[in-house]
Amino acid sequence: MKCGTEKSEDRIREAAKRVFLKKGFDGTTSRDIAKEADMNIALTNYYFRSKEKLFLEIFKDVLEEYFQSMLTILNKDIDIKTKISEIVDNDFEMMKREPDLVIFIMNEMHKAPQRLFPDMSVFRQVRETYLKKQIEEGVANGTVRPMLLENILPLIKCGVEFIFMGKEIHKELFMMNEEEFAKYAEEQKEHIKAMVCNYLILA
Amino acid sequence: MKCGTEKSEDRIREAAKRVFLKKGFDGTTSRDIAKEADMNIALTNYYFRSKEKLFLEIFKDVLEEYFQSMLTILNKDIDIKTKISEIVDNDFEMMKREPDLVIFIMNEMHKAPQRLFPDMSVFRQVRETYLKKQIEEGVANGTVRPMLLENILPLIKCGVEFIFMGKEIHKELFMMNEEEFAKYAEEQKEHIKAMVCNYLILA
DNA sequence: GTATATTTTAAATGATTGTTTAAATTTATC
DNA sequence: GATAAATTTAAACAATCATTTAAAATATAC
Repeated sequence: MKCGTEKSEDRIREAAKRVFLKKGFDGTTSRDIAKEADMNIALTNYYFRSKEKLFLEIFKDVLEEYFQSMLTILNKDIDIKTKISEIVDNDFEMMKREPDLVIFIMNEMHKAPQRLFPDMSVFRQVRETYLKKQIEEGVANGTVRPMLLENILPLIKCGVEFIFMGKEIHKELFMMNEEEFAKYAEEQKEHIKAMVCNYLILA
Repeated sequence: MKCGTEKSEDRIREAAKRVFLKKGFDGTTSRDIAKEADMNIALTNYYFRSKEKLFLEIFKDVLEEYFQSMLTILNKDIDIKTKISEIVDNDFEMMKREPDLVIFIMNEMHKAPQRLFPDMSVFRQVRETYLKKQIEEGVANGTVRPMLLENILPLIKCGVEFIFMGKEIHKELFMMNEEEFAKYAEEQKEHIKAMVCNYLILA
């Protein structure tokens, strides 16, 4: 009844995630997924009804993965400066671990935002984070520049994510090989921390 | 011999650019392009030999378009602070005028960097810009934080390009409609100018 | 104005797409 | 261990893909 079932379903899901992340929805064929999972082509539709349905499931997971670890940090009871540093570090590690994730999310949402459902509770969680309260208190007592969470968060995240999303361009543009880029990215990470803190914290 | 020729070829090129920018290489079919240009499907291959060749031509143009207006500013004889402001403004206008351009470039280079030729003279032009000299002089006399062009340029560009590339995510995440996002982006633009100048210029 | 070269067309090419079918196999239930 | 349910398989489906063909239409050359 359900012995190897979850295994097969999960194998397809994991294979599909790998392929979708690398090639995008349009660049991925059902046969690519079946081959990556080393399973029969018909099983994709047996378990997930269609390529589109499978993609939507995976996209939801990927979007949660993108926000989840950041959320934990945003809610930690540490000072803002440390928090910014941890967010940047976390972003950095994520981009190294999953280099396709952010460009994948942005590209798919850019091409077809309407199909990727708005019932994401993660979005609400990000809006109602403890960092928001910290910022509001900081602004009130004059230690933080008067800004909203939605202005601050992208400033923290854009630096690291931008250079990794555009990794190939930056490598080409500034004539770096793989290890030179790695060193460069580390430098850039520290600049971002310092720059954002400089701007945000009115000490 | 060559009456309506250039017209047809250019019509296809322009149509292809629109479709490729919107749907990406994988998401675009030869029929999409023919339909957009309102021409027979066979003409794409008659003028450009293949979808791939047509794409490569257009990608080269798009990459130049991305760097060209910035290059002009980088070489202007104005002080660094003004220059940063103009780069950010220029980026901002580009993202409004061509919202698909940057995410298109990054996504295509991310998926298949090797096929997109390294003979881009624009890259060299960016590396050898007048701003580089300005920075070196500023660093030497202590008015500019000790950094290289390759560290500074992404800091200037990431802010605006990031929020526009992730426009749909930001709209969803912070519950903004189109006009709220426009206002938000303007705010963000000014924050970026101030933040980068604050960090870079050691007055 | 005829001959030649170029451009455009409709139709077809074979390969690949997502998806379905129905039979074969494995697993669970009694 | 027989029966039923769930899973896996090979094969096929129609649709669409990029590309090619060869004829028709148009422009150019003399």
